[in-house]
Amino acid sequence: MDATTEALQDAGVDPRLDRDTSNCSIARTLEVVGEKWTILILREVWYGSSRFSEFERVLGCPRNLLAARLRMLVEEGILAAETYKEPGSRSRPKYVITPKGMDLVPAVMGLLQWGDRYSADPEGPAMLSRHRGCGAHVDAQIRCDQGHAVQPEDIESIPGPAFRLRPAE
Amino acid sequence: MDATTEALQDAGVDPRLDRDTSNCSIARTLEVVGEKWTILILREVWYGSSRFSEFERVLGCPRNLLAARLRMLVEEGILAAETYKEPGSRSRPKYVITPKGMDLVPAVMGLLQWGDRYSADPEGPAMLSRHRGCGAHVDAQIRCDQGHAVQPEDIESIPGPAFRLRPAE
DNA sequence: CATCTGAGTTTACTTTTCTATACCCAGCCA
DNA sequence: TGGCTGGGTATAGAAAAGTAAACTCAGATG
Repeated sequence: MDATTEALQDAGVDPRLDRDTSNCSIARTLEVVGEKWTILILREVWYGSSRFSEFERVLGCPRNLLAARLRMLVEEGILAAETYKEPGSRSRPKYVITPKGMDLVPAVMGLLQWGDRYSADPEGPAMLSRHRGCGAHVDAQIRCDQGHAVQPEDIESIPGPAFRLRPAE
Repeated sequence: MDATTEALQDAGVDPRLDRDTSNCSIARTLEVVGEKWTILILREVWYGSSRFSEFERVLGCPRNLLAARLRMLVEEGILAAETYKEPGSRSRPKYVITPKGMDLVPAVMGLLQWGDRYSADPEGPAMLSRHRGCGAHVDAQIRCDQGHAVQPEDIESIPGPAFRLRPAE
């Protein structure tokens, strides 16, 4: 143990327990997609919906929340608002996913897969995901930059460049 | 288009918009881990906390909510309650992660990684994840059973064995 | 026997989030 | 001109979450 760590411990400060947890990528992601309906809206976008009325019909979620979530997702750059025009109707907005939104796919695949394993119906999942092209089943997995498949228990978490202690009260 | 699909469409029923979305693995997973604090508690378990007082100190979350979430996580089999004994103190409960809880790691790695990419501090993330053993950085990625790395846009979602339409009102 | 500690429970109050329903508005159409 | 449709707002009430402090309980210590 180095001198700094020792001095901290003498002061009752423990890096693990007294770190600044607001400065955490998980917490920040949850601030964006952690509200009710948000991830379910994204799921519907992946499954092919793009219009306000489609989201409302398939999700059955309150209209004001739907409007608020869509507005937030556009502000965050996860969805982009474009316009569409049905013949005989005026132009209306539709919502399409951006690359930033696509980058949420691994996280949502992880949630999907856990539900498939632990709470699917006896006959199996309601939806299947396969690789367009080879047709094989896809899933989220953890790999290291050396290309090894990594078991969850073999992940080591260490303080990174922006590690901070919580400001003392 | 087959005759059944055609008949459904004539009745104004669209499998994509009128499917039973409560029968969805993503929604079911969110019912378990979608409440505030739940994923943050699991994060702390991965980072090495196990005691009530540790969670309270590092999360700063209300004690009644912490107690409720811990109870729920144990009921769901994501954490298991064991006992520990400090010398000179009586036995007290501690919370350890189960294999079912470990299976949430890919989902949480996905959230972590998205936050690292889009909302980390300029100098980098607060925590780094590396492969114990080779030391290389780890991340969540999508692969198919043929071993191909899969881009999000190459995932095809198709109805599975438990696909159901929403019951008509 | 009184006191301390960790792990809660209970109660009371405030704030935020969610739900339900009603209402509004622009443009197309008869 | 009046109704229809898609995409919203507005508002009111219910539920959940957050805050704060008091209380409990069992066993170890003085």
